[in-house]
Amino acid sequence: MLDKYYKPELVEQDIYTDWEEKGDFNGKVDPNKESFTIVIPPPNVTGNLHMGHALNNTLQDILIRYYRMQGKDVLWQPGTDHAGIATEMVVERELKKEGTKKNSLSREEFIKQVWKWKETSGNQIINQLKRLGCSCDWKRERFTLDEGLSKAVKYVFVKLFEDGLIYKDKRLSNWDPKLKTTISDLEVIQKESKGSLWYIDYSIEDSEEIITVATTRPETMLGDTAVAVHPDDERYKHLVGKKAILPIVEKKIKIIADDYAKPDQGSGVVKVTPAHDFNDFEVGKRHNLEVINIFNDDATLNDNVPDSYKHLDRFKAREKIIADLEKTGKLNKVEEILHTVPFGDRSNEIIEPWLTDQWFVNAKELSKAAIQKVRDKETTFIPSNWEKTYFEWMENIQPWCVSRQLWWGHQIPAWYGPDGKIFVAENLDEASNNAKKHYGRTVDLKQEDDVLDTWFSSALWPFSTLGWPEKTRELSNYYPTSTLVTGFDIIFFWVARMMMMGLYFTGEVPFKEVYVHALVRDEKGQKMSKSKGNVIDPLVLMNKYGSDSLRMTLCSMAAQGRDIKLSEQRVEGYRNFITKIWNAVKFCEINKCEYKEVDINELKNDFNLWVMNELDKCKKITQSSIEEYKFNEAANELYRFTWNVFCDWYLEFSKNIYDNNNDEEIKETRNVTSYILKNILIMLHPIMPFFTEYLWKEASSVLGKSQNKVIHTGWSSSFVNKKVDCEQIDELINVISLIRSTRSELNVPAKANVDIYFDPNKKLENLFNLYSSSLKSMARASPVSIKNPDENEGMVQVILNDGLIYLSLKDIIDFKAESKRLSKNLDKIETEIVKINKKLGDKSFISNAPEEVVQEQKERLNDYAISKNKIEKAIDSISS
RNA sequence: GGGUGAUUAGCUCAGCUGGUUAGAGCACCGCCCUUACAAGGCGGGGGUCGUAAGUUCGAAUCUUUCAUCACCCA
Repeated sequence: MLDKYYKPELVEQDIYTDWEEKGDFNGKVDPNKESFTIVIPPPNVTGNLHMGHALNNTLQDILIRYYRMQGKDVLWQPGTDHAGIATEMVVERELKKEGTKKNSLSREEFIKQVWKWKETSGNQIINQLKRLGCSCDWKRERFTLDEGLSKAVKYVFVKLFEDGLIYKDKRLSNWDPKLKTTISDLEVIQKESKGSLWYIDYSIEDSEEIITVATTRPETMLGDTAVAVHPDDERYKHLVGKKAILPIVEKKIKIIADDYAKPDQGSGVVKVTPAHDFNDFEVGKRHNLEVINIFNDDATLNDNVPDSYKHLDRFKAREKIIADLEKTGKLNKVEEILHTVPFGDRSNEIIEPWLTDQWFVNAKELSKAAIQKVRDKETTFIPSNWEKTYFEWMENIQPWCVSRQLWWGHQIPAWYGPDGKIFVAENLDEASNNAKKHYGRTVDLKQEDDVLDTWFSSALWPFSTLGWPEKTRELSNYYPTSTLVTGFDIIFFWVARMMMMGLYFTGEVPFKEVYVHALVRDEKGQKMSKSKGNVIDPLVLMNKYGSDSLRMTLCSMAAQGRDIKLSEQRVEGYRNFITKIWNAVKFCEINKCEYKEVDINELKNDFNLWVMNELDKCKKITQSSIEEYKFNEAANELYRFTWNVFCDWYLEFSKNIYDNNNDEEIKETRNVTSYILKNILIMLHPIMPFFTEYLWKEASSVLGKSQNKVIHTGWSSSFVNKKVDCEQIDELINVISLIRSTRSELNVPAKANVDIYFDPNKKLENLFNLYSSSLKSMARASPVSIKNPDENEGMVQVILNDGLIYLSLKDIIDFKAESKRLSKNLDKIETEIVKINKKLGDKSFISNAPEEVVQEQKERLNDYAISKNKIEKAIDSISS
């Protein structure tokens, strides 16, 4: 006998360990079977499970478990990425605690420290994914810095370089002065901030005129090489070509005409700092301006500025500039404004556009095929509107800066000769050979210090994890993968880059479908963030309610195209759902239910036939819902069937069968009940794996001893061959509900038994004959006989669609309540009759609407008219 | 500034290609400790589907306007 409650904390760990140890998650590489593959979007090694991960991986696991049960050769490829910047930050912090600075270590020593950290503290998230129940093939777990994956990275880099798609270039890039590395556009977060717009007066050479420049960053004027006005701006046309005197520096700079200056913004005159602003850089190129870099790598000013400014921090320099301008009367005015300022997503430091040598991938070229394949529907997005986002970004793609000034990562396989010539090769030997050929002698080579962007290696993930560039069995069996499950925020990072790399190197799309799920927000709809303090920790919820409850909650809320607002109450509700099933199993134990394969064609009892039919409907809906990624519909259907059909009705009906002494019926009912219960567990398993697996074993007296775990149990096919007529049971349910609600409205004591009479009616007679015991126990109503027309006293009418029954409430009737009930009913019916009459009186409705619709309305009207008549009579009889 | 999506019961959300009386969970109210289950059972109240117009015999659903909110991009 089961305990009072299911206790997830006592069983989840053991169940998971057993699955993992027995290899239940492992792909079999079986070319004879259809495969289903998902590669996990690799979380950071530094990561901790947050609600987004929980949702993302729950959905993946549902798909994986579902298709595994359908008999496919399933692979869920897990792993983590090395998260260059994040990991270095974490390890630096650790070192700092011990009083060590990164710079005091050599590169080799530091990397050793990082690996040490990874072994001890990294990969927390992997254990958390296991906690969630993820059935990844952990034997195949990969890390982006693994030997094999690193080999793939080198191969790709060399190939792209040879094909002219990777190049080194001196350009402006986003420089993080705290972390001292470049970052990609995607790692820059534009934040709206309060700032000032300073208006600065520049005098003009050989003129009394003054030109006023507006800027949000006065300190960069030390690197200005022009001021720009719009070519059509009448105010300034005459000044174009003259020279302005740059205050403080006292240097003459050109006044140029360029569209970039917007006459209606600020003063209409902008300063041009080609070395420190992306737009100015372009302006500079158009006008051949000098590019003066004024910053060091930590955003202090360098030697290209006047002596009193050297080595100042950029913000100190700003204060000093303002003060100096004020002193000389050059500061015209200041306006407070809101503007967007770029911040690094890791460091939260203001990003500086900075001129450096970096390695770039020609993403524009690679994007062409990646765009086309989505247009051709070789990869489809679900929901499809995300294609737009994908196209939008892909079509405006910029060169991808892939070098990072870090130590942790794939060191770029490029070597420099004594004269700076670059030799790109997969290893030093090859590079040396090439250098020897070039120089005609052996020379010393120095490898590029920079490492590659983490996403460079992640972009290869769908095939590098399968062994590429080797032609492995896994690759041919599982690639292209079936589905990528991801949040929309990562379409650019992931989907786009994997598409580009996948297509270039394998010629095939990396995945056939991309399911884009929602973002999880807090219950007020706000994005969860640590600073807001509104983070709901999935681990806390799992501890409190069990993993299954959390998974079911996320699944039931994962409607397409809508964000999830998570509230703890929902989780509690699904915990209760588990308890409900738990108790249903206990009920089955008490009634000695015993599993047997059920053949619907052999069934004799109507309730059993009916519930089997309901099960079949539920199964079909659940299957198609999962296959169409409508996770919420699957969850809701299973909930509805289990609770509102199986528990609320079928199990209640079955009590009568157990009470009667028909052995054959009892046996059949025991089998059917077990069969349904077992199928419920099977269908729920992908969503709620732990407790279904637990019951599978624990309730073997009910579910039958099976050598298979539920994780490997197939979904039996539906019994389409038998068309079951279950209308009678549906009618019975309807009658019981109506009697119950009538009783309740009339305040009939719950325990009081009520006699039922009815007007002559074959259907009702039949129904009452067959199911009188169900009526008695579930509605506390005993069908007595056909009504004698003279006997009206104490009779309360219950109106059915096509009949009428009377409850005999002689002694207990509450006339007031009854009259209230009747007039309420009458009101409802009358408003409906008015509506329908209006419809049917409309000629255009009659002539335009389809015949069935018109007919339907006529029938409704007829039914209502009859009901109305009956109710009016009843009201009469009460008031008399 | 450009784009996307949302707006349905007190709250969180369903509602597919327009067709009966717009659904669910939670919350709320009433009655029940009925031998699976009070983490429960039975019953009930509650919505002119953001606004204004249009298409249509018929609109929560399609089109447009506006409002509010959210997110993405610049």
